[in-house]
This record gives sequence, structure tokens and C-alpha cells, in this order.
Amino acid sequence: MTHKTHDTCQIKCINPERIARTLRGMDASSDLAGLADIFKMLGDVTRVRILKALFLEELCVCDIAAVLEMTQSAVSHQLRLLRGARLVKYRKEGKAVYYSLDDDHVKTLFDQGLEHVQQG
Amino acid sequence: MTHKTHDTCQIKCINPERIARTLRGMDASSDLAGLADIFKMLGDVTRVRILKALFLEELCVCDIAAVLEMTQSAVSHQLRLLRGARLVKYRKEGKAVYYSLDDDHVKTLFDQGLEHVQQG
DNA sequence: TTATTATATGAATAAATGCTCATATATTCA
DNA sequence: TGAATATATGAGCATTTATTCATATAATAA
Repeated sequence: MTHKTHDTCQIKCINPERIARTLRGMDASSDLAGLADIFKMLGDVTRVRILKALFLEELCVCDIAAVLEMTQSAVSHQLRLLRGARLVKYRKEGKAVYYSLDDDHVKTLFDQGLEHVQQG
Repeated sequence: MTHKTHDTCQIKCINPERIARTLRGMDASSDLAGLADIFKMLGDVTRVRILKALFLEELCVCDIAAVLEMTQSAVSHQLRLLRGARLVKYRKEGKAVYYSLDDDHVKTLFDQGLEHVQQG
């Protein structure tokens, strides 16, 4: 992921005008790295399954673990990432922590993604 | 990524009915792994930048490399993945290979993603 | 208090991933 | 033909990442 590119393309390029034009368009587009991060967050089977489960029903951590047939620890680690991305919210009830979709934010993210890739 | 879960959740779970209900809903939802793969493909800055550039203009490989300030090799490797996901198409012209967005397929993917995560 | 239960988290590990380097495959041109 | 150009690709490497294991934190119950 983070091999920094040090040197510029050495190849004699075919069409400098096209490159310049594209570069101007690229500058205009704001945060492509942030956009990639959004997709990266959704690009994991476990996280997608968790989101799907939470779409169906509010669940505590050990319920999610049972549904996915995974350890509590693995689920908890992924929930932390989803929390960080504000894709899920939670409430405490005694010892249990109940997670649910943060619907508005999920929708916002999708709209952003759609908008970006479809028209710039 | 591929640490297979061997044993089932050992914790005494809080609500078996909720788990059963959720499991029925999960079964109904088809290909969550495929859905995650779609997002994974879009979850990389280089690939997002390539798609953005190709949204703006049809470009040959060395043009893309110049725009992104990356090596031809790095770009070519990513183009291979994008080709495999049918997010881009290409045509040959002499020595050059011109890439462009496979718009219909990009749109289809987004619609699928949206549909899946938003309602099931 | 102590024991139990539910969750969170740091460290370690294995697998995946993106890039570089070298090289192979076309294609064009002299 | 041989040289130059454009692209593709395999191997190797470093980084990232998802999981496991052990343990910490917090809440409840005895």
C-alpha cells in the first residue's frame, strides 16, 4: 500500500495534451483517498456480514459472533473499525453492548461514493 | 482474510431467538462475499485514481502512469485487476493500449452494492 | 468481597496486497 | 533484419490486515 512513488514516469508519453487535461480534472476532484477508504471499509466479508446482520436486527456482540460463527474477539475487532467509520452505533445494556446500523451515515457514504465515481 | 474459523462461538448467547431470526435473514441474502469483493476492488487509492482519470478521458497506459506519477508497471498491474472486474475496457492502437471506463458495468456494480446494503 | 459474564484490546502470526525490478511480448520503424 | 517503443507479467519484498490468544475492563450476581 505505501511504497511511495519517488520518480515520475520515465516513458515518453503519447499525448501530453490529454495528460494535462486529465490532470486538471483530477485536481478538481477532492478526496480520492478518502473515497477509497470508504470502499476499503466495505471491502471485507466479515464486515459486510456484520452490516447485513445489523440491517436485519439490533444485536449484541456475542449474538453477532454466534450468527457469523466467529469468535467474540474477531467480531469485536471488526466492530471497532465499523464504529470508527461510524457505520454502526451502539448502546449498553448491563454487561451487553447492542450494535445497530448507523443508517444515516451508511446512506451518506453510499451517496458520496456513487456521486464521486459516477460523475466526478 | 483467510484464517478459517474452526469452532463455533463458545459464549452463552443472550438471545437465541434473535440469532435464529437473523440467521434466516442472512441465508436469504445471496452473495455477501461477492459484494465485499466489489468494494475491495474500489478500496484502493491507485485504482480509484485510475477510474477517475478514465472517467475524464480515454487514456493509454503511459498516459495514466504520467497522470498518477507512477511507474508503467504499477499501473499495468492495477489495470489487470480492473480489467478482471470489468470496470475498464480497452482497445489497441499500434503499440498503445487505450483504456476507458466500462460505464455500464461500473453502474451495475454500484447499483448492486447500493441495493444489497440498503435493503437486503 | 469474589466469581461470573460480556466486551475490548494489545501482541503475535499468517495471509493478502501493492509496488519494484527484471524480463517477456508485441508493434512500429529504420 | 534489428532497434526502439508500449505494454504485460512473474518473482521478490515490504506493508497491511484479519485473525487468534491472552488479558484487561466493566457490570452483575452470589
